Amino acid sequence: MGSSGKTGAPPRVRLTRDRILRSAIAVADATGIESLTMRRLGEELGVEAMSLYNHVANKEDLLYGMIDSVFGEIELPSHSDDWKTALRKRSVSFRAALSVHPWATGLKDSGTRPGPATLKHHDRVIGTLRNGGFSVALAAHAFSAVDSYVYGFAMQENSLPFTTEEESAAMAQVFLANLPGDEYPYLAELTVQHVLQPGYAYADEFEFGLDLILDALERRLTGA
Amino acid sequence: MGSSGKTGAPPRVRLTRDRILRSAIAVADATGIESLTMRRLGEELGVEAMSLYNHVANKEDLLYGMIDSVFGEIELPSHSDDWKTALRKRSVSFRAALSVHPWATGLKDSGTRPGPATLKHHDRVIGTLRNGGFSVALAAHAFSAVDSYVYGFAMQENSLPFTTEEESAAMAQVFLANLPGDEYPYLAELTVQHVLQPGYAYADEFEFGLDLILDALERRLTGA
DNA sequence: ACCTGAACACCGTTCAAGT
DNA sequence: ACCTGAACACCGTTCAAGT
Repeated sequence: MGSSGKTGAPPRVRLTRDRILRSAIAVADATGIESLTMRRLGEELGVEAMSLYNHVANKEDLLYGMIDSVFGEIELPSHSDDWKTALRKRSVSFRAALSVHPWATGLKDSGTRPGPATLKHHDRVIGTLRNGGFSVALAAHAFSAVDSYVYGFAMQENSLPFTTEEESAAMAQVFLANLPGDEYPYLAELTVQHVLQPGYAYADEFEFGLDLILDALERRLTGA
Repeated sequence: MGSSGKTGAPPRVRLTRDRILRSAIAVADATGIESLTMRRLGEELGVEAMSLYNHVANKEDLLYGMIDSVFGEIELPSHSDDWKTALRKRSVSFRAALSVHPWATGLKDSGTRPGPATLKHHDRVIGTLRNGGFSVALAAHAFSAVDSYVYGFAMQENSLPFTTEEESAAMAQVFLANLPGDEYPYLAELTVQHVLQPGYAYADEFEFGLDLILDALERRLTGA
């Protein structure tokens, strides 16, 4: 339904802001945000770079749109779960989104110009806390604490130069070999006894910290 | 002591990696990382951009050096404090450093090629935990949790488009005025009842989350 | 050994011109 | 209304040439 038109014409698809955003995200995911240039994006869409400016104010605007789109992918806290379960699920989903779109972590623009998906996301998170019995102030504290953690974890995870367990082990071996062990004894110990253990993956550290914070928030809430 | 030399010669100071790093940090602090170009940095040092390459492999290498320099500014955990006090102090200092050098937060290179100051910092943090009674695994969990939080908080803080309380209030007013309040009721509530209250500063949220995490770690440690 | 000038292959963006 | 070609003012970096 509803595509192309006149016979014989090349199957030129109409350029839209949405198509541009989708394409930009695909490029950034696949080859990194630093390789996302207006010329490259135009190429990807079969169009000159300058045409993009008919749908996007400038590159900054493009990046804002991409970030808001990532927020749209995050699972909203469910109304049927209690606050802790709901917040846990959306935090896991949040981190997963930042893991698929690593470039979204470093872009500091998130706060300055939140898009509709970002606003909806934030509203739902705060609402979940308020309905869970959090005061306005405690909800603000909790929101800040949890999201700082998720953001920071994703950033640290994305800054690691490996993804698979094998790569991780290989890198840790190299790291250890180049490390003056007598100068950094605790770092060496942790690398050998923790990082180099079979089955280690930095990603697994995520849930420890998340549950640490959620449990602590519950204690603050119930005033134990 | 020890400067210039031959009379009549212009007071050309010798270019060194250290002088380059210091100058680069000053530029990035003052006008943002995006305005730090090799040409601009050369200008700052009274030298052509190409001369920099005699002391720095490339721009990436420059950024690595800058980040390691920031780590060097962070107060190391003190040996005479208990683990909690020591870690608290260095975390406050860590955040302060990231606040003075906002560009250091977004640079994902920190993990990939840690410099000597970064390694020393990490070693001392892990050592503090180990000597405080943390197992290797728990030390790793704690390290990840605390630093993710500090990083993420700094990132959120840096992404805010204001710094002073007045600016903050003004921005919040504008934000609120443009916000469809019936669509985002909880966000509106939090803005009015929390953010717009006199004396509010986002930076004050830092210690709530930090103490939340430190307290929770203590509970995990003593097995309560 | 260190610094420079010119050049290369890129950027984001503007603007007049096309359809 | 949308797309384009040429141009502008930038980038990081290489390389041969200077001292």
